[in-house]
Amino acid sequence: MAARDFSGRAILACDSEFSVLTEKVNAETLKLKQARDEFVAQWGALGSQWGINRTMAQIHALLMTAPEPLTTDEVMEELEISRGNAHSNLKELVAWGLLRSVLKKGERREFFEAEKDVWQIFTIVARERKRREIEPALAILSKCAEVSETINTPEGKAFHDQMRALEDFVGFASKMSDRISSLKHGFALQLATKLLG
Amino acid sequence: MAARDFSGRAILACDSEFSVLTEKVNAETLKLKQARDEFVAQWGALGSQWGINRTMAQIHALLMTAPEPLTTDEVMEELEISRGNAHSNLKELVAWGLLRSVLKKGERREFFEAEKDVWQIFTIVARERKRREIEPALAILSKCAEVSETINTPEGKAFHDQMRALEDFVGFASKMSDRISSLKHGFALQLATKLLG
DNA sequence: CATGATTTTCAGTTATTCCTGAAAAGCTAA
DNA sequence: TTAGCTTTTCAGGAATAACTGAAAATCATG
Repeated sequence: MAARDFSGRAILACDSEFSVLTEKVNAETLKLKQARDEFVAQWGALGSQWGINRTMAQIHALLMTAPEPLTTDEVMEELEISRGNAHSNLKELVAWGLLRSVLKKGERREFFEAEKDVWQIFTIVARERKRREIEPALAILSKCAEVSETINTPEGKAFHDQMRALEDFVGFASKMSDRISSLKHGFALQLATKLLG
Repeated sequence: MAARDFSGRAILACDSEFSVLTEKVNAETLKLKQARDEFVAQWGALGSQWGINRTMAQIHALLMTAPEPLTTDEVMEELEISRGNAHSNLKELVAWGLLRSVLKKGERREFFEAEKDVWQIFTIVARERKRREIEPALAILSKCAEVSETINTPEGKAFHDQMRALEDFVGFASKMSDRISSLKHGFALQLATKLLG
């Protein structure tokens, strides 16, 4: 009886302490889960403004804040999306360079992990935007500037000048983008701070 | 007779020269029209990539290369779009600050003219993108960083650190955007060239 | 005020983009 | 080779964004 009492009390005490700890950890885990879900949802909504689709932004947010690489099925479950959707957006993110595919030994499934370094993320997004926004614009402007080179009416000259001005500016922006991206994070920050601080 | 012959020949010669000139001017005018149409069409297609709609980009392109301000009806006719479409996109462009509405005396209709200075266009677009892309992101990141401040699990700390890192970077980008936009064109270019040339 | 010119609104349609779910293809290990 | 697991594809459906056309509102002028 005494033993049982002792044992019982000891166990109870232990349970109790354990329980307090567990509750605390659970409360924090819950809080984290909520914060993370909020981040994923909001980041997804933002994606629309950025011209990338909601799911892609959500997956990126999810993996950027995941302690471990995730499988396609885990992403599907977490975001409640279809396999096809998860698959195509994961591949797209890998194509951008924002995710890497990871293979674990003894595992047949593919895992995905996100690039988490902000400067890396920035340079990747800058590169992609340059490719999709700046370069096509430059091509159009160059062509229009060229074909209007020889037009001698005042309107023609004005048009040509406008095209050249835009071409020069966009070309300049393109070069700047490259140069900045090629810097190391620390150096870029230092440079910018010195310049504009 | 001689007089008539002379007169006739003179007139003919004059007609002929005039005709040659006219043809040349017409040919150039046509070439310009084609170049401009190409620009408008291509710029519109690019608009999609930029997250602004096709029509808005086309109207902007049209007015950026227009020698004179245009009315809503002229825009409708040139782009073959409906009144409602022309109207809402013109207003949107005015709201951005990329177009100004102009009133001509003796005219009841509203005319629109585009901002043509490339540096002005850049700062306007930068300001708008900051408002629509950077500021909402910053709000989300700040909130997520704050609510995760007190979570003591390793995962919680990692999440918090990631949020802070993103917040710092985006906040920094926001400041940079402001500073650069506030520079005069010439100075910005000079600065950039010195830095990275 | 009445008239005609112009701008604004918006319900309904069309176009575009995104997502689902299931089937097909690809892989690996027995 | 086959059985079972995983990835990939894609036709069709759902959601969103953009556009039209016409009616309503606004405004200047006689």
